[in-house]
Amino acid sequence: MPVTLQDIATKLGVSVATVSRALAGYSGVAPTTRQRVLQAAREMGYHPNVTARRLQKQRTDTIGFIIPTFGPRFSDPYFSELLAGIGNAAGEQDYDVLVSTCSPDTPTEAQAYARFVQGRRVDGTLVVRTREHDARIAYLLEQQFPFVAFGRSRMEGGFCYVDVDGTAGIREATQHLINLGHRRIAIILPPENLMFAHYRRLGFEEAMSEAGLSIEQTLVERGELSERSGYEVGRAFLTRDDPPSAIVACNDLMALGVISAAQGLGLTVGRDVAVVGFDDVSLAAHSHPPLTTVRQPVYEIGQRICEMLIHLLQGETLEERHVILQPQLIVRESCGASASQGVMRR
Amino acid sequence: MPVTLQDIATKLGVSVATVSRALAGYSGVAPTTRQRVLQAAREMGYHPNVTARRLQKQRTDTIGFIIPTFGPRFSDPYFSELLAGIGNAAGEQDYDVLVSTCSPDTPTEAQAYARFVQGRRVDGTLVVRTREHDARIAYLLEQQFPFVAFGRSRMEGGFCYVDVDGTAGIREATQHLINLGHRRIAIILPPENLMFAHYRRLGFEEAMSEAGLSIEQTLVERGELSERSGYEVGRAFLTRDDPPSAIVACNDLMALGVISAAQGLGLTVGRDVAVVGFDDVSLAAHSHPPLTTVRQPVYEIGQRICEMLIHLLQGETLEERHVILQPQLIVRESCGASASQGVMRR
DNA sequence: CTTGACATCTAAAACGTTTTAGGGTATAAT
DNA sequence: ATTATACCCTAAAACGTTTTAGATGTCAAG
Repeated sequence: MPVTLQDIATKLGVSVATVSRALAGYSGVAPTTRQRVLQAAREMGYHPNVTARRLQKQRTDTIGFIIPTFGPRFSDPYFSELLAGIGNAAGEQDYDVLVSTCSPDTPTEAQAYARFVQGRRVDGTLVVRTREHDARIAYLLEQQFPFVAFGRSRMEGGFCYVDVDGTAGIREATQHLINLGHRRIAIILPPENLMFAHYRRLGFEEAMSEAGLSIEQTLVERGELSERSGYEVGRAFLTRDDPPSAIVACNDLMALGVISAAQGLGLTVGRDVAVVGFDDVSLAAHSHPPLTTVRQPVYEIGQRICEMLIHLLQGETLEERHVILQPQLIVRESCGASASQGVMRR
Repeated sequence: MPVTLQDIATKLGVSVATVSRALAGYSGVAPTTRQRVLQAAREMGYHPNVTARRLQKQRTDTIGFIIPTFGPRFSDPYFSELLAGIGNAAGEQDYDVLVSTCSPDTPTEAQAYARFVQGRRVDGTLVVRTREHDARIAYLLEQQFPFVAFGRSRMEGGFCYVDVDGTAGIREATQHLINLGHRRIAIILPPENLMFAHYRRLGFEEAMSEAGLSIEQTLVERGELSERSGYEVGRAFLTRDDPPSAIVACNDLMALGVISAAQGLGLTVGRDVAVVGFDDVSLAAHSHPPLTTVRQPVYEIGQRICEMLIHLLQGETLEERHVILQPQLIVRESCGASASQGVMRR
């Protein structure tokens, strides 16, 4: 049986209230009493029952994080890095993280959020991989439930978010390919409803149009953000009669799939075809050839959204409700000669 | 303000107890009363306050999962898959999952477990990536706190676990390489204190000795389970004067690193050097060449340990307290010609 | 000696639920 | 008419905290 305040109070012959106040560091407790309480608590191995405390304080000091998973089997290094950032930031401030997993845009997902909100299991929640018309955001806004998103959305009703400037990222990556001499450039976009798909497509369009290049619609495809998907779409591109000389994949997993497809066709990536990704997952630096990609500081974003949410929950006003981070192009070998080495053949 | 039992009771002119019992489906409530309560609850949008319920029931219906992370930035597809299995199994039974992240074998980690146990934040916890002498397990056993492990340990005091027969897995992988004609086989082991490092090493030793091959100690190295680590150790092996013709990496991430190192040296994996991994992460099938590996059903293991823990918590006696699963060798191209195509050159 | 101020402590309520023990009130059996 | 038996319901306690409002006692100032 765990030790309770009552146990300490009885042993010391004081009231529960005094014990509570002594431990909480309140004034109005005699120094000697406080010492006695502290010592007894230590000796008896007292640890507060957080459930009781939560009921009284009417808050849980817990935040929610629902991971969108695709299919039952799911593994994306991206989310484990995000989770690490969230978990560590939460731990810093003595918050717990309640995690749930479910596939996006399903009744199950709606239930998962409702569970958090209605059961008052968490004080606030994170929303990641925002969608253009996002039922989660609509629900949370309607319930006036605190949340911070990773990603923007078309939903009206201002909410706090952190996002990476995907437009700038893809624009820069595409410009880099153009500078290397590429003219026929293909792109593999994320699923249409995802908000970041929109921004990344925009970046591609801007870069192409600035360079006076027209976009061939058959070189614009969508993938499911998985290696498999990148493999399939990449292979389709590369087995055309008029294959592109470069492929922009909107995340690293798909880019790695494209590399695999190219190699499967006997092509040398970086020479016969250029590939760039987005994210800079840790695998990107160690693939062969190493992947040119747009680095997105996922770990830091996890920290950031978590900290923002905690600030919100503590009633502080956020200095920045909308944070847009600039991603960074990391040039490696998958897009051929590094810029300094000049233009590619073909 | 959320609706409480009291609100419903007041509105209906009955007692809180009746409302509670009606909603809980107890007998001893008149059918008409029950209907009235159910309807009022629905109309008023009642949702039980789980914190209050937890305090009363003296259980949280929550399980803990502390993810061992290496360094602040961390991403291992392995853990996200495990988490998906755990999360889904927990969701099935209406359990919550409280997740924390910290680096293994540190005071922070001990604190994280203590936080779960002493604050009674969770009813039980999972322990993954067990170590030979595992402070977490010692602590949980001492506190008599319910837990289920993924992995065995040398700790005394029986506890429930699920593990994969790493010895059989690596033995089979090594035998496969031997059958392909390899004689100089190197291995990259996991960090020494991890329990599965022991079993996998054993499998390697058994296969070599059964084939009458001696193990060259300079071809036995340890890695950190990361791509980077696999890259470095792999490169060291392959740049020797007398390089191995095959390398067994004890997880896929390291195997992918080895492949990258080999390719960086201009070698063709599968022809000049054979590589096998362990795990079968989803990337393995889409690397180039696709990775021969030992498949470990991580998602199912996540489900399994979660279900076992929940059974434990519900006071049921487990039919199987110790589960050893047989992994499966998945032959792909990274170890050269598939077995049917005969022996490798070199 | 009274009054007020201060320091220290405590009883009790509150948080929202579940559960225990028992109170009424019919109806059926004696 | 009494007793027994269901049946339906409720008051109150309990879970372990925090917090409010007030009690008690001490001391100094008037």
